[in-house]
Amino acid sequence: MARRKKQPQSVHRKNISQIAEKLFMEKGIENTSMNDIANESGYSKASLYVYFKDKEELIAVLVLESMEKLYEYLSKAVNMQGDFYYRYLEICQALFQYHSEYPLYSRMALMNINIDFEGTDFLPEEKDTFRVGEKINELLWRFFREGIESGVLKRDINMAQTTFAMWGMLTGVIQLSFNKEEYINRMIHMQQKEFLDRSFKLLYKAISMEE
Amino acid sequence: MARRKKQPQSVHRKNISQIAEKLFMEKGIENTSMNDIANESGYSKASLYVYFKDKEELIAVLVLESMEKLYEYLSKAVNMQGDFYYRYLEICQALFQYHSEYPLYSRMALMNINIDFEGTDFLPEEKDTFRVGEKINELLWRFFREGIESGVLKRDINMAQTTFAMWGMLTGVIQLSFNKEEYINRMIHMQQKEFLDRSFKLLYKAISMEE
Amino acid sequence: MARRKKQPQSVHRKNISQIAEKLFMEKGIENTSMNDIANESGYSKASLYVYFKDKEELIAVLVLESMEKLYEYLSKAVNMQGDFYYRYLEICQALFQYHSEYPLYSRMALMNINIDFEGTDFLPEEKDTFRVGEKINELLWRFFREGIESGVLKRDINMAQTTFAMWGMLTGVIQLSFNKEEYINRMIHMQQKEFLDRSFKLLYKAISMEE
Amino acid sequence: MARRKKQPQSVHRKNISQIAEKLFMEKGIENTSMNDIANESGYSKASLYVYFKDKEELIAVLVLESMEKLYEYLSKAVNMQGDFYYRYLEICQALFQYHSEYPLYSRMALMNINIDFEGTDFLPEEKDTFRVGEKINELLWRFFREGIESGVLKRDINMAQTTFAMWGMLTGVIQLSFNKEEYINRMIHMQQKEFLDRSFKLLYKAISMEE
DNA sequence: GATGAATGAGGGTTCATTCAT
DNA sequence: CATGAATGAACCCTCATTCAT
Repeated sequence: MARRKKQPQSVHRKNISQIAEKLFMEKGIENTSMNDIANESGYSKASLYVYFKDKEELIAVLVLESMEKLYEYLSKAVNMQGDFYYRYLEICQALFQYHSEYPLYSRMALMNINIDFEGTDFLPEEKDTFRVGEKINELLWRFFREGIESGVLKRDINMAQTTFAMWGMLTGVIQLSFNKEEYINRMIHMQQKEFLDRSFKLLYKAISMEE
Repeated sequence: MARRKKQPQSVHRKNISQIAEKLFMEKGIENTSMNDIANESGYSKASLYVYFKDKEELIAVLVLESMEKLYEYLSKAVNMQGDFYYRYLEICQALFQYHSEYPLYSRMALMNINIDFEGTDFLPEEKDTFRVGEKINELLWRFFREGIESGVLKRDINMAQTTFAMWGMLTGVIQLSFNKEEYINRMIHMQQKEFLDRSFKLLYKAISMEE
Repeated sequence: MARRKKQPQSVHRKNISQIAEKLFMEKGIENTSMNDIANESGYSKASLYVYFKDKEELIAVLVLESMEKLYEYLSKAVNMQGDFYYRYLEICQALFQYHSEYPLYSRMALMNINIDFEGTDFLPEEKDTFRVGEKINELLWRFFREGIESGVLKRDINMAQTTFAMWGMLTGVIQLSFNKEEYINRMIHMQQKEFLDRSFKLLYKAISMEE
Repeated sequence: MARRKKQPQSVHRKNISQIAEKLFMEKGIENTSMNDIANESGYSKASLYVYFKDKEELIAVLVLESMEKLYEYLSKAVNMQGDFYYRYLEICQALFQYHSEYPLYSRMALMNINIDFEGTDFLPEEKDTFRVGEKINELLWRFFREGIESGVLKRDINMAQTTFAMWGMLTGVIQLSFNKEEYINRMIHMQQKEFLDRSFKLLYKAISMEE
């Protein structure tokens, strides 16, 4: 009879990181102990350290995963069929989806997008996160260039700067819409979705040719 | 000779909260222990608890202070002499100054801006923070209304929604400019200041009448 | 105009000890801090230490006071008009009253009743407590002697031993009746009072001549 | 050679609880810190919390153990060969032995004997303690019923009430004999043992038929 | 490879007490 | 005399991490 093949490392890492993610979402990263993760995942506390160097690495992996998802979402949006404006809105939606699915890491991921990793004290996952960040950059870059070349966007914009600024602004308004959802309902009399749609449109005016 | 005046409570609170702020900046709030604050400030750990109910209150005080500064900055900007656009840029500068001086609390303060404080379990400082947040809201509201009424801004904008969206976007781009300062230098070949100035201008186009 | 006479020490001690007693009753001795006593009494924390050497002395005073009350109750009972049995029951009632009024100290007082105070490390109050204890002893002693001489009690009892044994037993059953009041209601279907009356009578049979 | 068997949990719990017991005896429960227990037991403070949820559980375990011992002693006494009186004295001895071995918990155990444990916030050990208390109740109940039915005890006694009263009285006199051992020697000229024997006999007269 | 067992280091908080004024 | 101010010492408890097996 064939010996049952032991699960490879990667399966255990996946098992653990999924549980960790669940717990991080529920209770926050700081308030989730390795103990909690061990209990919930069925692995022993010591085993966690077999598969992950430490808690930090576990987090880094989750951040990386979220980053990869973000790339996937954005990539899909950019490559969609449709005119520029349509795809712009799809990109906004992608960002929105990312923030709703990974509220915890959005901040960390975005911070790590472009770390200067000369240093030696970076986890491999952190470097990978950076690389994915770069890919995202390029993606958006290309998108905006296309906008200019096709005459939809103003000619005079500095592409790199605009891309980055848009990124910051979109991220900011989306985050705000999550943090203050209730306030928006009460004071602006809008659902989060409507608020964001209008905000996305507002921002589009800043870059488009149309008056 | 006059008897040496005892330092009033408030002086000690100031001493302590300043040290706390310094440490929070350096190591993060979670990683700064009351022990650290005691050692650094020269007060005994027990004394800390004479002047602050607990760590939470200490933080709340710092957040409140930062909020009050923000209000001060914005108020000054709004009430400046100059045309609408000039004052808009001043507001952006005010936000920038706030973020550079209170990077830690910017997030917390902004989160607490509009908490629904029916609950009874809020520290006085938290309620005050909320109130200052409301005052800031009104301030910006009035500013934008003025812009519309004077014909500088588009007539069709929803004021509340626009105010809020602008707020989120400005905050987002400023935060990004701090988190990725070095990246901006390297990849966009700009100083943070220049990057932000351009971003502020970019955003202005979204709301102004001019083409 | 006459200068207002300062209150003498004893008044302050009384003020403080009364508040302390109240708090001790409400929250237990261990859970009442000197801070609590200061706040509630209107004296400053430091002033507490002007009037009492330390928390221990404050407790000792309360214990002494309770002891003196007990002596008063017992003395009244013993000196009442009525036959021996009647006065026996009065003594039991006195003990009961004491336990209901001073549940906290009953234990401490009773423990200190006969400390061997050769030692030098006793508070004056503790020595006084001892002395009152001795007076109580004599009181009961005399009572039982009277019972024997009047032919109501068995002749063969060792007076000292019986007195002491009675003391322990009465104390025990009374304490039990307080600790397990609810249980007595539920399982024995009696009110505390009835339970104790019957117990007092039961015990009386052990010493009386009657069959 | 056999692999050395790891010590099972229970051994560590035993080690720790024994040290704790020793320290509790010496310095009192409140005055014994987890630190003390750690130092004395050779375990690290953190390890204590591996084996016991918290200090409360440690205490509850000790109380339960003492209760179980008490049940064991009483059970043995009740089931002894011999007439009723003889077994009565054995029961008294059992109580005495219990108090000498577990002076600290006697009070706590006895308090918990009949808690109304509808509540959900009881430790398993506390519930168990309750259950053992119930078993003790039944044991004594049966013993007294036997006494009545065999004509040794008065017919007119209320069994439940008498059992409980006896319990309180015996406990009271035994506790007194420990607290005041020296005083008894000096003033009554008796050893503790003799004092108790006489007291047990005295109490017996209260319930027996004999004149 | 997997883990039960163990822990050092530190967390926030409280308290009885002292002392300069 | 009275006290505001200050604190050392302790408290219970938690956590990420290690290591022998």
